[in-house]
Amino acid sequence: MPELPEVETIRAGAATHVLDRPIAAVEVLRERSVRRQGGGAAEFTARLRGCTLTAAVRRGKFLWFPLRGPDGVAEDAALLVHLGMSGQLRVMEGGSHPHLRVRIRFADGGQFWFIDQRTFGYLWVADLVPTLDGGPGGVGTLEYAPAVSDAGPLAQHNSALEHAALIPAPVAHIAPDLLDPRLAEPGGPQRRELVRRMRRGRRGIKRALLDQTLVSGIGNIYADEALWRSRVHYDRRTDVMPAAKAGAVLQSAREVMVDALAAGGTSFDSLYVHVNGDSGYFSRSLDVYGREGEPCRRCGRPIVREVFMNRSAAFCRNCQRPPRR
DNA sequence: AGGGCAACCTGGGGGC
DNA sequence: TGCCCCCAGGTTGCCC
Repeated sequence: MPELPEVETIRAGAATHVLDRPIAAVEVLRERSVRRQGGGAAEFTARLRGCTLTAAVRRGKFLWFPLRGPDGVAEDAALLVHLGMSGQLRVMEGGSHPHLRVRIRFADGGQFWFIDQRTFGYLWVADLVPTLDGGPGGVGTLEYAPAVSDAGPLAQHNSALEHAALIPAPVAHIAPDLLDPRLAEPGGPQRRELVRRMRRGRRGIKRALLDQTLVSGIGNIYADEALWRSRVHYDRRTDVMPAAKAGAVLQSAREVMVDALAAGGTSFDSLYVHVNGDSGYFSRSLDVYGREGEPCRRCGRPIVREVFMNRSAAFCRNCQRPPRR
């Protein structure tokens, strides 16, 4: 289910519930859910046992928890989570679930669950490395910290930046996201550099928005929502688009995600880090996604849906004029 | 180099 | 009721 706002909601919830609780045992109920771990479930469980999670950090749709070892020394590793299409993290006391894939048992008796119906998501104890992505400005190492969100309740805690210079190696190719404080400012230098990179190369705007190496966290829903808000058709080429227009799309993307985050932040309780996918903030107001045939909230024309990049694109043909082919 | 696309999975829902 | 096809919010890796 998750795009950036959902993952950030989960990050914030997890940060208040699973940190500094020693891990007593780990059960991998579906090997595929740790498929990226070289040594499989055996290595995954062995590396977690006795550790504590010291922080909850996010970049785009990736979430990770730096580890402290049984000896109290920080490991150069983190529990990395990607939720894929259907992953959930929940803080539980017990019980079971048909799609429970990994169960982490804390020494205090509590449990931390990874639930994933479609198993596109995964857990991975991955090494932390200095960030090398340079990013806009291209200065290089350490310029970009992982996205310690500016929206979560533990932002201040995290933004001690104890972990900011490190990022899981598998995430190193993922760009910062629009909640990253450096990218949050509409006219800021990082934002302008992002626009420049967006407009490099011949491709449509939606393809650029979904390119996680350009800017991360935007998925199919929020891409469509951002394009509707800024009245841009999904296939408009970025290279011939005015920079201000590309910047406006980015700003819309940030705003729609911030709105969703505001809605999502209110709906989890102490038991569930993530509510059920069909309740709570899932019902946030969307303007185009899933509204095929319903009237555009601006002009009243029906929202249409087309297949693009092997997925659906929802838009208003009147407000978002397609480019001439 | 960069775009296009199948593959990876497990359902749920609609049509017949 | 059963069956079949389409749909689903992501990423990777291979082919061109």
